[in-house]
Amino acid sequence: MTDQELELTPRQQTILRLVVHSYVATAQPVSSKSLIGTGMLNVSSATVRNEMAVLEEMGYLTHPHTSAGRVPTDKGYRYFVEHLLGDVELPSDERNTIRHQFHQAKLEMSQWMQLASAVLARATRSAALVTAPRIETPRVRQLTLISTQAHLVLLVLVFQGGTVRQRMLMLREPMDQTALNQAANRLNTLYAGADAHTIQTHPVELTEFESEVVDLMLELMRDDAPAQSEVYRDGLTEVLQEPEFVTQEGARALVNALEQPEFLNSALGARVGTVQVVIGGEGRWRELSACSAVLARYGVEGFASGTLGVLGPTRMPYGRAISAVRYVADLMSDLVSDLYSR
Amino acid sequence: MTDQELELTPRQQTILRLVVHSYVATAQPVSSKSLIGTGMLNVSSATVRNEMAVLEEMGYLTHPHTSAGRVPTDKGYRYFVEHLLGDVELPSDERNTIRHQFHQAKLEMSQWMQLASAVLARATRSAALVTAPRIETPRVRQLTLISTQAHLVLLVLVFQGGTVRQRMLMLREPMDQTALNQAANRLNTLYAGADAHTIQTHPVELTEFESEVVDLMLELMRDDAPAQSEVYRDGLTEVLQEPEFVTQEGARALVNALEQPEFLNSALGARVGTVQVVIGGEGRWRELSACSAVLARYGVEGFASGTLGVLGPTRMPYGRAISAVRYVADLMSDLVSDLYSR
DNA sequence: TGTTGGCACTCGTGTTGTGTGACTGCTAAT
DNA sequence: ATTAGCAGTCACACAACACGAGTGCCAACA
Repeated sequence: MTDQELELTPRQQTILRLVVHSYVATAQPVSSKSLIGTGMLNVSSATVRNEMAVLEEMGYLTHPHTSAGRVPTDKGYRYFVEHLLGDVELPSDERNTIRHQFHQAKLEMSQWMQLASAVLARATRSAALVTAPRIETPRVRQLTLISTQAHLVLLVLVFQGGTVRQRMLMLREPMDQTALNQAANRLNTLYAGADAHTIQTHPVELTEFESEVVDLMLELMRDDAPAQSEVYRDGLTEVLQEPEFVTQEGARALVNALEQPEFLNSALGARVGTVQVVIGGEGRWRELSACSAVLARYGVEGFASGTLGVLGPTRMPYGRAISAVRYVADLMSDLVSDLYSR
Repeated sequence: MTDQELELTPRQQTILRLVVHSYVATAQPVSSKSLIGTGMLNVSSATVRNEMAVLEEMGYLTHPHTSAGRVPTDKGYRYFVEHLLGDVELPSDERNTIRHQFHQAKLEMSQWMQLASAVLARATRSAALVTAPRIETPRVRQLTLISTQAHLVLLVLVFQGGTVRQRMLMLREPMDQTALNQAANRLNTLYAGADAHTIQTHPVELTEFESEVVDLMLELMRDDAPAQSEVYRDGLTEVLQEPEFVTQEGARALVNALEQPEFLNSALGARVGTVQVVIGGEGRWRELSACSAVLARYGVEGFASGTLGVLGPTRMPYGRAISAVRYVADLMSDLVSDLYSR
């Protein structure tokens, strides 16, 4: 790892950085000549060419074809992100704008999620994804049973922290609202503050109806398959304009990744607050080839957390993306902690 | 209108139908020769050419270029849908499969919506959209106030029919749960079964906190901007493969239309149960150029209704699309009526 | 009057050839 | 170690061309 760093001389690092910057900006292969035009290198183009050949040898750059300029490889981007980027932060005026928007919004998770995805998409010109925070071990706060029709009951379950889940329940025999209230009261006193495990390991004498309700409650507490509605997306239109997605395969890959964002799971392993960068679908996420993702978990460690991030071409402005994702994740973490913690 | 019908001789109708069928199937301009190959026409290709020229004259067909076959115009599709399609129905085995899937699903609107979009997308090979049913005049069923933190209150509002809405409320001064219960009880007895108008036109002496809650309730009852989460989508990936969307503009148009589906409003004017066909963005919906939509309102007229439909290229299998949309809309209407009606 | 065979014409598509220019890679001089 | 210079490579743009699918039209025919 450390010897890898030492492999690159300062000049090689400068060249790699310039190539990444230029290619990210223009999507055109970068020639040796154009690099000396930046004034950052006081050597001739021939020297740059030699260095580029070395960098290619080492796997940081490639050639689309013989007479073309250089393009960073995934490994090149990786090195850039790890060693050449430094600690980037969003400009303070942008931070203020974003913070202000969040304070304007209504006190509601879905609003914040939507806002977060919009902000990320605008700030990075990539597609943004935000999943709802999931409570690690949900605890019952309050159960309500509402009769809607003769044989139908609406079950509303509020968790500690304020998440609300609902489900319909079909009755074999009709019950009136007072009977429902009775059952709800009983279950509320029995299970106030309980988690699923507690409920399951403390069997209680229950009527048939009550145990049916408890089954439904447990199901709502498990519920690890987040509904489609719990993922907010934004910026697909914009990122589809990037040149890597004009081809059918490129667009398909992107849309697929966005519709079934399994790669978000790679953020689940990480700590809340740390930003992960997946470049070109390194490792497992093959469907991300030619795409990069910048992800973070947000929320309160051990209590409730969700995932957010951006998805774009490997040719991504990593500095902006990382700082934006970090900032929005921190903001969302604060909101979750304000709302949910006790 | 009727003279328009009479304008087309039976043979011209046959030719138009064959052109539409062939073009829908292959996406290739249809030549006079290929039409006589179907055996549906006992005339020579020259005669077909003459008829095609007439149909083009009348605006039902076009030419991509001189030496190419014919392609239906929007007007041609329109005529096809109105006069040549007849009453189509989904094959009964497919209907059974779909019905079965709906009965398997849990008793929950969001599940049904997701299922409906999935079914529509699979059945039509187009993109499917389903919006949540909106209650026309929501009436309060039950209000619950739950203290989550010192200064934060979760307001859960259940409407008659079983829709649940929630919002956080920030307090100036802390209140404990019993005080909240008191307020909730008072408001529940005051406003049980009331709609927004009744609440607003019957002023009552309220504490500062209570009137703040009422304001929030009214806001939740208005809430005409459906959240992003209330639209279910499916099948984007598949429809993006259609040849009309391989170009960047085509894909962009489709994705735009899908992300901001204002065209769904055109279904709002129609009666529940009738299927609308919008071809090539006729009329207002310019952003739909080269796209067609098949839409229907579902739900219970005058009480609660939503919109569903499919979006695809103008070269769409209208028969399948119309029958699938109609069938799924009827199914969803039944579910809404079972669940929500009283 | 409607239908048909035949033929000229059009025009997109695919192929080939050619020139151009932007790069690189290498070598020899500094 | 650096550099100037030069030969070599290769995508790209452009033009010329042949091919063929398909039409439009006309004259003949039922």
